[in-house]
Amino acid sequence: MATTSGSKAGYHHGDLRNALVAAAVDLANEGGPERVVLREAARRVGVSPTAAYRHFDGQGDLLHSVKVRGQEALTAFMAATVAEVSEAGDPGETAMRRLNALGRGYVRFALERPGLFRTAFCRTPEEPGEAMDWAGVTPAASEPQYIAFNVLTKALDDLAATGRMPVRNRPGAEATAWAVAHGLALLILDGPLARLSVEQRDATVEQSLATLVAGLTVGDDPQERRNK
Amino acid sequence: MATTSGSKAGYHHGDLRNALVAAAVDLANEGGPERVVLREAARRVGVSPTAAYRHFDGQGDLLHSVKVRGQEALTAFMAATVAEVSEAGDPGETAMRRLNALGRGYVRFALERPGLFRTAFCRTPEEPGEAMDWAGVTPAASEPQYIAFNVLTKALDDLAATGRMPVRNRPGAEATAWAVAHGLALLILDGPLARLSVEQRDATVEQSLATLVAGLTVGDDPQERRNK
DNA sequence: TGTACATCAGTGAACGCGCGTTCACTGATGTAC
DNA sequence: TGTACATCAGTGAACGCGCGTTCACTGATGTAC
Repeated sequence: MATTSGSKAGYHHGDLRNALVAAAVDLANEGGPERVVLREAARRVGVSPTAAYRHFDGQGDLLHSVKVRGQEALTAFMAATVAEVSEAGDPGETAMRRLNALGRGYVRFALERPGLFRTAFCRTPEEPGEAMDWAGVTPAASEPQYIAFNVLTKALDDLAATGRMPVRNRPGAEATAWAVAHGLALLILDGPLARLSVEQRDATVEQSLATLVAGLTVGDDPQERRNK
Repeated sequence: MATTSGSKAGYHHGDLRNALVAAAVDLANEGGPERVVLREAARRVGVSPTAAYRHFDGQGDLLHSVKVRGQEALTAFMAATVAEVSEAGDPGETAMRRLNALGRGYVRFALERPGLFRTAFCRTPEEPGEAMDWAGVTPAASEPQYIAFNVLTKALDDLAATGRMPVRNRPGAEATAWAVAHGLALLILDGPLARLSVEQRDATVEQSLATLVAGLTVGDDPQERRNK
């Protein structure tokens, strides 16, 4: 296990596993999950297909690795997007902006890397749902969506803490926010929103996210907010 | 073209095209778009693969037919769901209930017929997006989602007409509503919501739809409503 | 009413393809002594 | 420091599979006369 990454020998690759995953991620980017083909990944790395079986159980295992990478990439992208949000004077305002930025980042990732995005949410038979529980249970840190989940949770918590969102709206808010972003992304990618112009598309995203935030913060009581 | 459907001869099938589509729809129901295999459809109908080429350009054409059928089935399901909604005293209340019912119907269809639902929204290379334009352009009646679109539009129009939804929220509201339902369906099917218990799942759907309606009707002015 | 014939809707064998996976193998690596 | 040897990480050929599609064909249908 002392094989350091980066060293390239002739016969022994040195970091074949990572190289294969990287090639497979490229494939996913090019054509989604169905393009993640073990033989092609090996071909690109310049290695026989058999070699891949030293590092993966098979094609399904490789695909799963790509899926995890995709989820991590989405997560990182969202984290970066939300980090760019400037602090507003009002913490409640900041929380709203953050939530908005998360949604925009989600959709933007999907549009910029559609193949990888689809792969991140592709069906893989083995795992009938490696998911998180909304009912107050924190997901394990090993979950790929861990960071994204935490950032989202934080933004919603802030929204509640500042009084912008009534506490009764808090539970399950993650699901709603996620659903809006996910739905937008897929409708634009493969659905009835595919033909919108860029302007219409952006406006639609903005408007949907605004409606989401409005729905979550409805019942917002300025009086109560002042008391926080 | 005088071949009436239903008549079954030995050599000449009589209604092979429909039979093949029906078999292919079954396949989609069983395993989604990637299970829609021309040879298997022919096998199930009891016909040689070659025969299919009398009625379809090829596998892609068959898949497209299944996709259209899936969209029609979803549409019909939603229409049926919304038709069950009892008239409330207040027309605004009725409109809200209808909108809710549409969302619930959408998700329920996806959960009951996941394979067909996925096929209805699967990528097919030939058509880079046979979509509808939200910017006031009515989709052609030939569009498969025609009815669903109209029912949704109607519910939203009613919501605006009764003063429940501020007029400024009206444009693009279809996209938001569709995105929430679509996102919920797919997150439950393939995403982080897959592991929820049935109770949690139903509660999540209800809550998300409630948030949607709240977001759309925010700024609702009872005074103005009374004037309508 | 009967017959010739064009047309239609199917058959069956075969093709090439690329896939995932397995087999027996071999070259490189590193450790024990 | 040198050597024997187990182990590791790759090779290359081959397998079976099911797919979409094409080919030359043939049986059934219906229409013209």
